[in-house]
Amino acid sequence: MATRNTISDVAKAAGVSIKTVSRVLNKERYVRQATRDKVEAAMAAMAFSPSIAARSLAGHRSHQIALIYDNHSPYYIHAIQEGVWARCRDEDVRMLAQPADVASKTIVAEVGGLIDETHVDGIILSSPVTDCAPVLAELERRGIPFVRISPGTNHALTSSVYMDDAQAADDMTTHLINLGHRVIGFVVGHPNHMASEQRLFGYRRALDRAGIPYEPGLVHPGEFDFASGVTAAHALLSYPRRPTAIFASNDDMAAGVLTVAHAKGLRLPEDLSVAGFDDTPLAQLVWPPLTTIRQPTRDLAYAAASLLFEKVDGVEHRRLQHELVVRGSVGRVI
Amino acid sequence: MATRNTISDVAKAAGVSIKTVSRVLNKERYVRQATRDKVEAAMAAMAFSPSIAARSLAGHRSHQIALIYDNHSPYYIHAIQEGVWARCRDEDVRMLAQPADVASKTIVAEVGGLIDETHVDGIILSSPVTDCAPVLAELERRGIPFVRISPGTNHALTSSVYMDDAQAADDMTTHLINLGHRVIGFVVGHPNHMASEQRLFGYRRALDRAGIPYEPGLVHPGEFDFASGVTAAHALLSYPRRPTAIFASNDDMAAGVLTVAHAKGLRLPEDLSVAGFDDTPLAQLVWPPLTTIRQPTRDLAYAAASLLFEKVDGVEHRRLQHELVVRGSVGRVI
DNA sequence: GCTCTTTATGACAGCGCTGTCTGAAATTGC
DNA sequence: GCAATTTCAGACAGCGCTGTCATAAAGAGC
Repeated sequence: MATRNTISDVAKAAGVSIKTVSRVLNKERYVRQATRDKVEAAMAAMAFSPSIAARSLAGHRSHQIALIYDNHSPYYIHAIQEGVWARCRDEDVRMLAQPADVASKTIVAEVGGLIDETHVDGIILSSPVTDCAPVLAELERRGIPFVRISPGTNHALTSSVYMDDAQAADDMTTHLINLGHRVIGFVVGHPNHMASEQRLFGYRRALDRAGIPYEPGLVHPGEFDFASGVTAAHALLSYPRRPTAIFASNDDMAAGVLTVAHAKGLRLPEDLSVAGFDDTPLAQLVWPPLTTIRQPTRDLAYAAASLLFEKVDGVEHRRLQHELVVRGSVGRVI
Repeated sequence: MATRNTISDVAKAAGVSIKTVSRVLNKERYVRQATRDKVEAAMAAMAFSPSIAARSLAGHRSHQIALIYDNHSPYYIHAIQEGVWARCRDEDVRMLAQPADVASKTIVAEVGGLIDETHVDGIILSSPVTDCAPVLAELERRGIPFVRISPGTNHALTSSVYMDDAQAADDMTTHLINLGHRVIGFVVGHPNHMASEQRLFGYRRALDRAGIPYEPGLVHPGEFDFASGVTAAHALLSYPRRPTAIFASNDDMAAGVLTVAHAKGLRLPEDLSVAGFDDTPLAQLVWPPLTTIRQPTRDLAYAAASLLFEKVDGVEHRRLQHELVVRGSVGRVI
């Protein structure tokens, strides 16, 4: 195993000092183009990659950021990782994907440990860590820049990216109403996620606007997973005023509703319309494919990383657009 | 922003030298228990976490490993990340999750860059990177320890964990045969993955043993994704000798088959049995829930990390057991 | 009691970079 | 044409640890 190449090797090969190599590496000023080219050629020739360890130690940047999440939807996490990753790639920064558990008492220590160990330059928080007050406090105490993806709470001091969950749920509910539905069941999301409330709020707002009275019996709690969709569907479908449509706060729960409907021998969407939320790949893997809200998850993550890198002094809250995706699971009331 | 705590702060607080703190940190010998306790108390009191950067630079360990994958199934990646992560946690080692593209010409440079930049102590490869010869060659050239998860090719020099894909496919095919199926369609997996061949091989072996002639028209290529399942289902269901069962090499493709069957108005499993492979969460999110092969993905990943840490001089190939999971998508031939 | 090992701790260099400072060369102003 | 400025490049310290070596104290053997 050959010893690693260092900037002094590059410097020797290019006939310059190590500091000049460092300047090229960090795209600093005051390097003539010819010198820069020479150095870059030397680096390419020996396939040189600078040690992050040495850079973090010597400088005030580590060229690494962390993405912290605690979300049990693989599709969601995958999209988030993908988006942050793509932006990091552009910036030549490494992304550390870090699962966490908001319910754990040690989460603050873990986040602190992560920062101390890795020297990350910034952090991206995904829901529900976005609303974990102790973590936010710790990050602020340390003065480390961070951006939140789809936070539920407002927070004037740091940037965030988000979509309008309430408006999206309103759009979907309105869509159902426009198709003639008047008895619309709703499956709420996980209580840890602020988006759950927002979506419920949008559902109620659309009902209100249409003059349809809100009926608590048509609203059932859920936890964003398939099983809770199943439970909710059983409850809602045996409710005296049986809904003609069920709007689940995410696709996994909608899939659960679908399964119960199939098991009960209901024809879809003739006997029951089912709407989802998120437009994860799952939406197109079930039958009938889900009418749902496309949440721009990957783009949210990409934008979050952009905000972190732009690191404008000002705080920015960037809203991305959702989209109503019409597929086969929702039909007109007969 | 307070400056970070260092081992000299800990040393000062505990009244020992920095080297002794280092010894405690690395669980080295030759530290009296009383001294060790004192140092650990001091570390806990100031919430000290050692800098990975400094440790990597000074020592010959970085306390980090990388997981390299190029797999487009979020469920699979999620399970793999989870398993490796869990093992790393036990070991106080960080996991760097690194997507890659086996089709890219720069993959070797990227892996090399990863190693040079991060100083990772070892690498875990997931399929299909496991069978990317240039990457394997580069890793060997550098002498960096690595373990492969479900490799398709044998490789005497490095450890791996795997399941018996052929036997699993054989088991499923036999299960179908036992239920009376004689015309069994098969959807092959992505050609990049060696497991695809193995599964096809198992299908053929079971057919052979049962004395059912192999019929190429019943075998359709796929790519491990939903869309290719749809395509394959259309082809197979319009084949003159229409299959009574379709065995797809993974759950995503099986979901595609299910969708086509629903669209054609077939009753499941009365008119058509559908079998999947992997037992991803998706298997239970579709209707009817898939009879499939449980692949112990998370455990494979966990075991891979274990092998890496045990780093016995000898090479070990650890096989984990699959399991036939019977659900509703497969029925007896009527 | 003396050497010989084993155990326990510390001093110090140095890993591969970046930040600061210093100085030389190139460019400008008048 | 000469000082004043701007541009470019190098010397060197030091980031926070670990490895090596030196040294001291405690036990073992005769």
